[in-house]
Amino acid sequence: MTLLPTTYINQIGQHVGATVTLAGWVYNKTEKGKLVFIQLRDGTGTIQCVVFRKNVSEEVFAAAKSLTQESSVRITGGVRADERAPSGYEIDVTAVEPVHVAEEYPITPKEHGTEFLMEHRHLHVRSAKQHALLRIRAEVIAAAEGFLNDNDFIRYDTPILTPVAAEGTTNLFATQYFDLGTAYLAQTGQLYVESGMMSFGKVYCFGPTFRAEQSKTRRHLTEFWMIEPEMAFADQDDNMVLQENFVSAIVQRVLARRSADLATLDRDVTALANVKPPFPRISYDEAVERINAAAATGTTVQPDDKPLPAIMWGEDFGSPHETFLAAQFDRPVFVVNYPTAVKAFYMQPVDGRPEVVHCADLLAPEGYGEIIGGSQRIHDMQLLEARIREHGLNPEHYRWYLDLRRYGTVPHSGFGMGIERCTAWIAGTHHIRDTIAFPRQLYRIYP
RNA sequence: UCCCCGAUAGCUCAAUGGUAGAGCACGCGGCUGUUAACCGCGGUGUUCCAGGUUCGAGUCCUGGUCGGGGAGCCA
Repeated sequence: MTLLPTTYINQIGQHVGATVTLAGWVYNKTEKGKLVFIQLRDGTGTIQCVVFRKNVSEEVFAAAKSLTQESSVRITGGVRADERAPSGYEIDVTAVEPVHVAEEYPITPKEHGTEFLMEHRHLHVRSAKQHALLRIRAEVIAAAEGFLNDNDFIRYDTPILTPVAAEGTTNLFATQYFDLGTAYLAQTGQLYVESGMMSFGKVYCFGPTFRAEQSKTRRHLTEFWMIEPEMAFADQDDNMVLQENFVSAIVQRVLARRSADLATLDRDVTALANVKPPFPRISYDEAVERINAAAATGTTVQPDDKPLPAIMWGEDFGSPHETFLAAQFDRPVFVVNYPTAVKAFYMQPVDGRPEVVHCADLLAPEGYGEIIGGSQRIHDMQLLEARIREHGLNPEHYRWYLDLRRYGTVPHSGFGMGIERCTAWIAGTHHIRDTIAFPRQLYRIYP
């Protein structure tokens, strides 16, 4: 006994002339007199199933007619190639076994608003474009982990419940942890992953991270997934070489394996084909000069063509600045050596220029913003402890972190890549919320 | 937190301060090639909530709720 189908829709081309049993859901149905057309979806694809009244019993024909949108069903029939079918193949149905005739389905093939779709997100994920996006997301993750595993990185997972704010910058979600006081949901695994780096040399963590910022933009989620490699005996140049190889490998694997999904999304893949090492590198100093030169001539920035604001050296970039900078290159661009004052406490200062640190943000093209932030970490214990104090942080909270510098410290570097931003860029989707099954946003926690 | 915008049928949206509407979805009927099918027939509402102005409010005013877009922050 088995309930499994004899094949899946994405394999249907190998079964032309044979009889198969498929199991799936009714994506759409239309009746035309003595014909019923069923678009059947099984998760791997969609195929047209044709029920001819004359070829089946009255019971089978009635069963076919009874199916509503998203009803679950097992369908048996012969596979044939037919130019009139959307996928080129169709099933000449001989048997229909409804598993469940669905109630009236709220999401129709017509247009819907964002709020309605987000309220029905648990059903929305069945739709073709969401399906393609989530499959690309899965491929991005598989490619990222595959690249790191192939390069001898060990997955080293870090805690989500943490006793203090790791970087002491953003707002965190707090929860009560038994009798031990307040715990916080991790905003990054970086500090912990550094301990694994000292153990294994090359490690990465991958998991959800949480930011309690009241961000309301198409680039932000309060819960998002980040992959954070960390490498011993590596300076910031080594770090950037790793990043450009990493990102290029992800993009090229998605292009190779998910072209059908990219086509479903109408993604222009010509821009992605350029994503190969090396990526351009510009310094923060040069970026400021470029921004101010452009701002002086009244340059405007997509998407709303507002004027590019000028910037003072020492200020962090705003979103329009990043969009402007990224638009000048045909692949992601590193902006390196930001002012020390605007970056986290653990970043290694540049020799002879203590006002800037060894770090880089990787800006994706087409307005998708920063997809990677990375740096060389301070490996000297005295300097690190001084920085912790300068930032108003309690060194006692970082005792274990300082220990890493006490016992065999080495120069090391690492970065974090946001899975959703990377996926949004590669898939070319407007809003980051579509790249995760259940987006958590300022005004959304359901479903 | 700040700025802008919105809320009317299950959905997407109309409606000079004067009878609450359409398309889709859904139901029934028709059609042997539909691709968001088409044709005919069918019913539908706390106009987000609470006040106010007015002979009369979906429409104007005040406050609130919920949501969307952006800023800042960042992945």
